[in-house]
Amino acid sequence: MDICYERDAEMSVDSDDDIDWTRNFSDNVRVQEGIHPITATSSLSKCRKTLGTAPMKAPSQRVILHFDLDCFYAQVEMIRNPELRNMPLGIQQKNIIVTCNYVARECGVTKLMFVTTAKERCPQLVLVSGEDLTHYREISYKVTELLEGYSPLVERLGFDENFMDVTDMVEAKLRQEPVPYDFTVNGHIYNQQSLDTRAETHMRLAVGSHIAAKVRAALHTKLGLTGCAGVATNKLLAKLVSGTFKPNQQTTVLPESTADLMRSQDGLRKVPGVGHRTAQRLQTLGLSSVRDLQCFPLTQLGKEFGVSAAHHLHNLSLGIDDTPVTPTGPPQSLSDEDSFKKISTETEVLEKVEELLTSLLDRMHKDGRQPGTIRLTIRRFSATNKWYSRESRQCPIPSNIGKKIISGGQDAKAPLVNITMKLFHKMIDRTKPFHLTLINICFSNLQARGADGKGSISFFFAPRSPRKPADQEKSCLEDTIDTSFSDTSLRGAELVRGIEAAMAKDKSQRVPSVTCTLGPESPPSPPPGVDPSVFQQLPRYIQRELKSSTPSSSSPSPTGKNVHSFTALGQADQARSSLKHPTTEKTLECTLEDPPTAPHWYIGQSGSRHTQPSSADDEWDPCYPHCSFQERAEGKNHTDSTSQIPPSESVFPPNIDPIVFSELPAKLQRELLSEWRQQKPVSKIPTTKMLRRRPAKETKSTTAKSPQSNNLLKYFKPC
DNA sequence: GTGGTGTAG
DNA sequence: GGTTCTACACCAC
Repeated sequence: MDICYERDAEMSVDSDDDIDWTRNFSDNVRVQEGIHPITATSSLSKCRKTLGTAPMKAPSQRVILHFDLDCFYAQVEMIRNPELRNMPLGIQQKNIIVTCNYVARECGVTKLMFVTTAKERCPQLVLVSGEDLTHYREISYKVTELLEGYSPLVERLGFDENFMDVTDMVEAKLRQEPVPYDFTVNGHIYNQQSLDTRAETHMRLAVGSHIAAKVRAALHTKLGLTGCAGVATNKLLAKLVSGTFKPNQQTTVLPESTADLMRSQDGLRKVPGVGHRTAQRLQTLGLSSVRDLQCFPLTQLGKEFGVSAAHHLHNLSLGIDDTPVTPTGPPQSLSDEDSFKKISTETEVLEKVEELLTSLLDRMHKDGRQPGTIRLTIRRFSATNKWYSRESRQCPIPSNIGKKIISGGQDAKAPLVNITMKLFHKMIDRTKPFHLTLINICFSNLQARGADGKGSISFFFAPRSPRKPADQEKSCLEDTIDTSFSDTSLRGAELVRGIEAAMAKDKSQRVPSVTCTLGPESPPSPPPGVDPSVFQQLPRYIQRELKSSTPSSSSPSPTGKNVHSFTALGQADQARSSLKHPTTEKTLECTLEDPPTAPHWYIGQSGSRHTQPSSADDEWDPCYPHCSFQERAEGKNHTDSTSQIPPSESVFPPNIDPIVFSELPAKLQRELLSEWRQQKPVSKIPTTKMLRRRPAKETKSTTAKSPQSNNLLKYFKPC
């Protein structure tokens, strides 16, 4: 048996069924490991002492979790073939072991070890090829989606790590039980530091640790995966602390241990954000440890890196990280690559390009979005200076080819091979010898589109959207340009993104209120006319939304009893709340608990729906500032709202309000559904794609809040 | 938008 | 000499 699972049995992870948030936390702990009772300490004085000369910062009130799956690729392979659990297993890509299970690690195999070395150390090592990432990618997104069932603020970091901001969940819990008479941290506390009852941050982190345990338990029961978690007040600390105890354990770092955690890092390279290059540059300044960097004069650091980067680095060394957890959404690019010893003929390049495009087109078709750009990257080996260099060339994909890509099949392959080879010739002079060691093809600028062109949502808006000159869409291959398609319409996905960006902006200006349900809850039954199998696959809060949106369901809460509402509205929200729609006002509910018998607590945004847009909302979409959605919609077509989409067809992304959706014209509903279906199974929150490109300051303000308000109609308004 | 670079797992 | 296969951010242009 894999050691991951053996350790799992020892851990104090609460199962899905045995956390009762209405009782004190110690009742939920079954194993003593890592459970620290309250002791009275002076947190402030200890903090000052621990941090030494480091400038004191007000401790962040955020609660951030970091999840890191144990030897992810190996776990996936062991799930696919359980016999591998007892064997030393290595995942091989070319001549490298990219990861291995813990049985192999006990034999001395490590990550990124050469296969030859690994075989020497562990002759019985079983190797599985991990060059095809399909399965890992699929499971990876399932993990992220599972996490998104708890909080919308989930940020992916590679295939096997996720950040999660659970601040709102923690606050909901503390509103429910403001002063737990007893509380503990689930799992380890970094440095074995004691909890302080008087320190609010301790209390928040303790609650966060129970959420982390809950999520890890769900990962195990639902996906069969184990992993570590870190609990801290920011992403940097959460990530650094999560690996303190491996595998399959979790650690919480309290603010007073920040300096210790940072200084315990084995070199600056261990600090996230300090890569190989930066570490080299720091080394030239004589800085090799975190402590070196902490003590180095900021002005001198600024001379090497510039003021902004110097501040950033200095903050990192102190464990300060204000970056928000930014929901990742679907990938912004899809790429496929292969490395090799040597490719030096055009025929070989052509074969490799065809091979890469074949798999990439398949992925692109499954993704459903249409790529607007193709990029070819090569790694060239220069014999003269014995150095590898990466180069790339990219160009737009003509619309007719793009449409072929999403329509499936391999029709697009030939013209794309043609384009790719043109890009290749931009970099490589075929009259001279060349030596390539890598080829990468990347589709980017991905645009979701309606199921068909004529019925696309762009139908509503085409006459009013700004026209794009045909020559802006020229490709490097003039003969493949599709001039018959004028790309002037507002694409459906852009509409959705625009709406969601506007939602995010609106939400960022709102103070959430919290509703806590204290009693046990049964899983909602599907509303009349809804396919139970489809209904059961929906996230619980969407199930509730669907239930509550049907006329037969009039209960204000899932249970209809034991509901305690906490209205924490700010003035702006109070003002908005007076504008609420009298009959449809609701609180969007997000639950931590999954089992039917468990108690629930919900995080919602009372007052966020059916309100009149504020003046600030009028600037909602930087991409389409000239015209509102309503103007476009009304100007083109307002189909009757009586023929609605049957509920059984309504599979909404988690950030779409079913009630609002139901109020849209049927045609618009179908368009949106078509868009969302095309984006499955990677159903994330496209909102952030736009936000992430903004300056960090804006990003923080627009993404820090929970994207749970989904009133589409309010964004259909005049300019 | 393009191309190079750096960072991450 | 770096090592694989992605994916993303940032910056100069």
